[in-house]
Amino acid sequence: MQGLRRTHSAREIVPELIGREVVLTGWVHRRRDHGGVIFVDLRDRGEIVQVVFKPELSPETHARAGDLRSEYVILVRGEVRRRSEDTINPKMATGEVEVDVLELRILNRATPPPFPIEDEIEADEATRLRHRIHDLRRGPLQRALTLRHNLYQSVRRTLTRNEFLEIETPFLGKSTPEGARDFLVPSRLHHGEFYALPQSPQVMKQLLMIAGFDRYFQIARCFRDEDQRADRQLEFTQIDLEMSFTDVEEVLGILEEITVRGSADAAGVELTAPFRRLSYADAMARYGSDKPDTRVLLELVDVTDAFRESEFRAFRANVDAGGIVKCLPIHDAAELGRGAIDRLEKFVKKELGAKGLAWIRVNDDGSWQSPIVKFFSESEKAAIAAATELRPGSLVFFQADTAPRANGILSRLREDLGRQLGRVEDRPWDVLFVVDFPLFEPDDEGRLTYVHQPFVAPVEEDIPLLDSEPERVRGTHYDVVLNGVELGSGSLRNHRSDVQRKIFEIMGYSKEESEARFGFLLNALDSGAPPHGGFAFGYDRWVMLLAGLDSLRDVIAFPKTQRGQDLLLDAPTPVGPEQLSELGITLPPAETEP
RNA sequence: GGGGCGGUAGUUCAAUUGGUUAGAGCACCGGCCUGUCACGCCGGAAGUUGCGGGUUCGAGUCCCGUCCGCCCCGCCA
Repeated sequence: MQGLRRTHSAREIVPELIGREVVLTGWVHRRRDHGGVIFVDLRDRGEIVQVVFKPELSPETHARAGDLRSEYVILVRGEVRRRSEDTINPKMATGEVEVDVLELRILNRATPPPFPIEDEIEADEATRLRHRIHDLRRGPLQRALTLRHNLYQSVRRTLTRNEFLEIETPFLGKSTPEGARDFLVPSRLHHGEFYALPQSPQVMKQLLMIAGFDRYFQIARCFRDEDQRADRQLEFTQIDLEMSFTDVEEVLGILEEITVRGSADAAGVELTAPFRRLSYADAMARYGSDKPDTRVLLELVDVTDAFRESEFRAFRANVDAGGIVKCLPIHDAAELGRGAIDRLEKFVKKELGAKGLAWIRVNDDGSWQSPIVKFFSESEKAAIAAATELRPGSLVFFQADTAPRANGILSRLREDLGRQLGRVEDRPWDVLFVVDFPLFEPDDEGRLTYVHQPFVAPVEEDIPLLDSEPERVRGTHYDVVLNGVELGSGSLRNHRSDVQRKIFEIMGYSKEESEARFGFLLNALDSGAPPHGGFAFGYDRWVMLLAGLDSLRDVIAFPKTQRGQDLLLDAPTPVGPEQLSELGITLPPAETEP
């Protein structure tokens, strides 16, 4: 590029520059060779400007323009000109002007792209991931990553203004048995020992609070070795934040400020603070989910009490076993015919593990149609009718199961059917806090375990209950939910080691186990820990929602497939015996086919 | 770990009940073309039908196994 530097980017080629000489660099987006005049769309950071090669301006340059191919990297020097009226392209941002090229330099040639570099393509995802470079040249990814950048800047501005310090914490940390599966990194200096990549900087940031940093944040990479989904990657980014001498209200205020400003700065999305608050109990009762999209208008109704003495064995046995009976009433549901109901039943049984899908339909004449209602007493019928406000045209789906499963199944039906039937409020954004979570819940074996993570502080007046009725203790935990997606969560943390020890004890850890796993934290708490709290905010999901996308892979530059592979790098890969022996690792002999 | 959908040319797709030489659009290559903007016209090349095995006179098609991509459950905050 000797001697010539670009003077403008494509998006800067505006009518005000007409008559000026400019130097542009970029990629050949498309070439239209008319034998005489040659048009080239020059692309540069997602913006396109037309450059024109005319034989009469420079025969030599024109001749070489004939060699150009898609994705060649070029530099052109030329004059910005107004297009004639009849050749203005209203579909292009720069469509009023073009550049008459005087000089062309081919900076690099390029192999043909595997798919067109356009906004709308049909390439399948594996092809896109294998050719990620080309995919990243496309408008949607250029825009998503630009949004992502703008959001980083907004968050940093907001937090800096609020006197938060950005501090990095280690990637090479300590494995702990809680939560997700760790990614392990073998130690060369200590054979047989492993670092763990952080699932989040949770404990490190608490140590920073104890060290007196008062307000910390980090846009942190986190690693969790679990199966992936459209909205879950092995590595992902969190806005991680912690503050000392604070309370829930202050933390939620910061959370609102970041969310509102970030959404506005990066995507022009207007959210209004303060956010609505919903208790965990209400969320579960009405929506069957702790991350409801409340734009969906359907709500669940609990009818457990109606079946405590029921003759209907399927429901009664479930209630006797501590389960619940809950239902999803849908009024004016004529369009859901018998076929649709059968498909739903198949779906919930097969995909969601439901035992069945009982239902009642109210005919136009007020009579009931249902596979189960013949087992109901008159008082049970009356109770259901009252609780669900049945009327002609109503359809009610039932689940009798454990509370988590009944809620899970009905909540999925609620969202699916709500959308399908258009029972959705007409507003693009739904943001809320879910608060008043319990600190503990029983696990599959009936033992108490933490609901979120083991460092959440109990609500202060519930501390005495830790000894008597731990399952009734409320946590200081809160979630932010945006459009039915859990974006972030936080809490106040235990700053008293006695409370923290008690919580470990309730979770069934012996003193020795607590010391071995978290001795460093307990000691730190004893060294003068201030009251503190904060949150962690799922950055990739936030970008995804603001960009209107439904896969994290579309907001991460180099994402992994569902099986955890990077198709561009071809990672992971085996490593050689020298590397392994240096780490003191011996692999089992390769399993041979029988 | 489980359920579902998919894998044919660089790419997106087609190929009758198992039947001749596996086709088409776009991309690519060559030629023509001075106002296009998904330029146009003419011509051409392009295939381990994901991989391995089986059934069959004959397999893209049927069977078994396996790998890969996506969605979901489990798992995960």
